[in-house]
Amino acid sequence: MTKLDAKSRRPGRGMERRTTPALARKSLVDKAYKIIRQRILDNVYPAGYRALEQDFADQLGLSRTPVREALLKLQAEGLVEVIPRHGARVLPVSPDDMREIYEMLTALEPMAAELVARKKLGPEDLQPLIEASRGMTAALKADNLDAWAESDERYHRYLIALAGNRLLSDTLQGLWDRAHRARMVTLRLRPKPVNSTKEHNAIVEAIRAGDSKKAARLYRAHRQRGSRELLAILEKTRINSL
Amino acid sequence: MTKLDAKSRRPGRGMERRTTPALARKSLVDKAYKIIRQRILDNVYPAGYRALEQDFADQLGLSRTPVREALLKLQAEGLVEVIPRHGARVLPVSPDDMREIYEMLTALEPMAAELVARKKLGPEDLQPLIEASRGMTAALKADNLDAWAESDERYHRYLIALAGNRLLSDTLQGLWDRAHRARMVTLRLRPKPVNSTKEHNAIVEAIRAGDSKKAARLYRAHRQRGSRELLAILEKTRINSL
DNA sequence: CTCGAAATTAACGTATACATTATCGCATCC
DNA sequence: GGATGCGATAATGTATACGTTAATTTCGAG
Repeated sequence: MTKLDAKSRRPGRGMERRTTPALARKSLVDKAYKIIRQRILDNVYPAGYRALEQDFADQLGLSRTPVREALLKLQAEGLVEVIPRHGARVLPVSPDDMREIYEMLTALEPMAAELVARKKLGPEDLQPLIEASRGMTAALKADNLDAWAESDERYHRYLIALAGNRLLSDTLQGLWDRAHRARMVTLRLRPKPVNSTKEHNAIVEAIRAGDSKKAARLYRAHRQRGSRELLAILEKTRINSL
Repeated sequence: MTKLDAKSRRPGRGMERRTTPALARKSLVDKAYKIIRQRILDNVYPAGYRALEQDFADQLGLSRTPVREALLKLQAEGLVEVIPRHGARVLPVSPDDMREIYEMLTALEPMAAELVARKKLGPEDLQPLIEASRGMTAALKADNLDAWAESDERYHRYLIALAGNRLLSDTLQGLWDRAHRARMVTLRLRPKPVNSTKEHNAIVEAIRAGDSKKAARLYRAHRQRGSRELLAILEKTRINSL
């Protein structure tokens, strides 16, 4: 008989970025995927940027095949749109898209917080979360918005990783990626994230106390407030695509 | 060199297709995708089924290229796993996978119900939902489990379509697909879905009344009960892969 | 007979070739 | 002047070719 491979789970989508950024490339598809994705997130390819498969291939020094597969993957993640005979286009994020994304986040992140709280983790597991939280407070005090955003992302990534649900955390990471540019832009268009920082602290506290209902409730309120704020800014500034 | 052009809408010609028309598609990738996906859902390719890219290509009378792309898409959706040099394998759904999926559903479906209720839709929009609900009641009375499951699926598809959030409904549909086989198997291993049917009715009622909080609460309770039941059955019957 | 290294095989990842088809320029027609 | 149909062009979708490398088999040593 054969070995019924019991635990041969391969990473689905999303979690591969944890390793060394540029070195651990084993497939050209992956190389193309990572580079293009990073360029989108860094706004090197801004929203609306459009290029043909061949153009991307030339830029990366590859043939069309791996580039094409990478673009399809990015399309599945909602970062680009492949339009036959018009190339691939970096998808702008409209206010309506942001609404949809934030509705998803409003449902999923409280669930993540709830699951983490329910696990009654010890301080050693919660340490990174606490540190990220402190990082936000420190960055706020130092008036360093970029550092604040960085800590915010770190906080978020730790939290969803602790939920013990790979599907959930991959989904959430994808949503964050899509909203990344919008967050960066609005970061300086809104009041200093004092409330946000406080709320993060309160959520960590609820998690540490193992109060899953409270953690979920706080997170939901947090996300809803953030959502309202963001959408209001997009509305006010008449930004209709990011 | 490509430019960032702003001209993506063309007057006069065919309109944008946001959705994939059911059948009139001529891409071989799409053909491969649909056929393979359907065979997985119908258990023609049961969990664990494994075949090489070339095998699928031969079965469908295509070359490897479109088949490969289709398999990658199915992998992104979590239906198959592509293992280099071992072909693509229909992913079994473990109890742990079901837990992850149901945790997602528990977060997302109440949100969908809440959004629908908030829209205060008129009877004409809610009609399909009401009919699906009646279909469940009727099927239950006729002791026809397959018809019941069909109405159940219809109910959910309508509900998520009404939420006005494409991202949410696509995500939910993907989750339902992944859990499809497990639902079919456990359908006959559990008590008749009397409670489930009642709960669906109550949810429609809350939606009709425009009580979004209640709709969300009822749905969450509904999903949690269903989840507990399903997982208990998987545990009890020692089913560890579907 | 068992183990392990080298040779062999085969599947994949990538590149390239080819056929199809939408698009765009351009000449024509009103 | 503006619309319209036609053909050249270009980009894609698909097929095929090819090199790499993991899996498997072979074969010899202990």
